[in-house]
Amino acid sequence: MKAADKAKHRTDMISSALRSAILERVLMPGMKLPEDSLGERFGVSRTLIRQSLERLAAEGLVELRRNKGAMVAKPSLEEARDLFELRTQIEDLVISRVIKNMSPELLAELEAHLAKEVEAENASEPISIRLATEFHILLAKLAGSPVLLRYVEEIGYRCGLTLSLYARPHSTDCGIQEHRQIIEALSKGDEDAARKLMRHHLTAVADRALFTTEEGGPLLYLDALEPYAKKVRDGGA
Amino acid sequence: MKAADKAKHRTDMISSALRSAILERVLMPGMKLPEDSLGERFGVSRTLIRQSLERLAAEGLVELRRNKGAMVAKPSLEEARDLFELRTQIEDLVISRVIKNMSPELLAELEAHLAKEVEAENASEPISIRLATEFHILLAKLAGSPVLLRYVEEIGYRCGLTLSLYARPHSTDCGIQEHRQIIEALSKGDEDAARKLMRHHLTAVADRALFTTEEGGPLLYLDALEPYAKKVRDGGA
DNA sequence: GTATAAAGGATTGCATGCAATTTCACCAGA
DNA sequence: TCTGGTGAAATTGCATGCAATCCTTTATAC
Repeated sequence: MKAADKAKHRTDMISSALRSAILERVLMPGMKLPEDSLGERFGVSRTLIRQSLERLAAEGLVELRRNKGAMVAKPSLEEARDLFELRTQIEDLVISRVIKNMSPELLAELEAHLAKEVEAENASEPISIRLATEFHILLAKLAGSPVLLRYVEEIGYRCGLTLSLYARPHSTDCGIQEHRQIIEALSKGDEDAARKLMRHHLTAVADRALFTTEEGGPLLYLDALEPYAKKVRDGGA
Repeated sequence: MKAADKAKHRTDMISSALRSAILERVLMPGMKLPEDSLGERFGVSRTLIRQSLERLAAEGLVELRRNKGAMVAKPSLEEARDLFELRTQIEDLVISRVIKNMSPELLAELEAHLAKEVEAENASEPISIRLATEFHILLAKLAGSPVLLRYVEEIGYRCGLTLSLYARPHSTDCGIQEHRQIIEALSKGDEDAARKLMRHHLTAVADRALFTTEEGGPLLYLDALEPYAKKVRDGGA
């Protein structure tokens, strides 16, 4: 058997592409996601699209209503609050585990990511939202618990989606600075400080997001998906 | 539109049936789960079976290896430890939320469940494992956070599966007594006590499960599934 | 002009078919 | 007997087709 059994497959690629598109606000909350059109764009049949949608639905990024098809999830403010509260508590667990595992290699990984964030600081806003989310996910990876990682991923993605609904622009600007401080506390092994910083960081993000920018109805601009779909069709990641 | 839009559908029923079968040790870890045979038994096509298996795989109860089909998951001891550790921490969150929401109605629900556990005390062991798991899930329901509920469900199920692999018989006997104490502490609003009891309860369960009863190879006794499949075919829950 | 009804189109739910991959059994050769 | 390889059977991966459901538009009645 070939060494690379970890070959990601089409369903994974499609899920990832859709997830990125959602988190980068290319697909806005409420947008319909018809199986046919998506399949056509990605160059696969409805079967695979359906699988991907189901996966995203399990993550809470997509809502799946029986006989009515899928749409990008539109979390209510209440759900959003619940999510952010849970997030602070879950990430507490991450912090204490990362501190236990701390090592120079881990530190290097964290700083490398921070560098990416800095680099993209002036890129488009959606991309920096995604990178900010991925900082938290990287942290969770370093915690060494696969299940915990999954939960942080899910919550992080959903919070990202929520931000795209309720947050005003520039909500992530100071995020980078806060990330830097967290890394510093971690490197010193100061669990309390890291925890406090993380709490502060998350509540800050949440609080910045408390305006209801009521949006338009469910639209269907799948055209914006094209670059994401192309990558998949060409076999990219 | 009919009032009951909550009509559970076949995929849900099949997933539930398989989940119960796994938790009740009817399907043992390592057993193969071929789509065809399952479809035949449940009276549906591979499509729905596949969906169900994928769902269970997302929950960690089933392992899905590419081109090689599904089998009941066989968590390693290491994963098991991780799971139990996470569980205590997650259930801490549940406790503090339940305390906030405490009310006579909630208390009644908890005691009703406890009564069921007592009643089934002398029933078959797998069923009491399932009931014990469901106690924790009920608690999580009362915590009022859908996401937290999902996590407790998943972790609970997976721990149940783990117990079926590593635990020796009678590992749940004193569980009921401990559940009773937890309810008591909750009713008094004593968060610390409840938390300690829960911790103690969970670590006790985990510690009882530290023997490696190495198992046989992957077998295929799908016949034992028959009663579960029949329920689904007849439209039961 | 509003409201209700019916028809047509669009979209999902599920089963089935075919190609690709894996598994197993069997057999040759050392 | 053990190793290695070859072919057939079993099983999954994916696409497609048909029926059922839902949505929209048009037509009809009041």
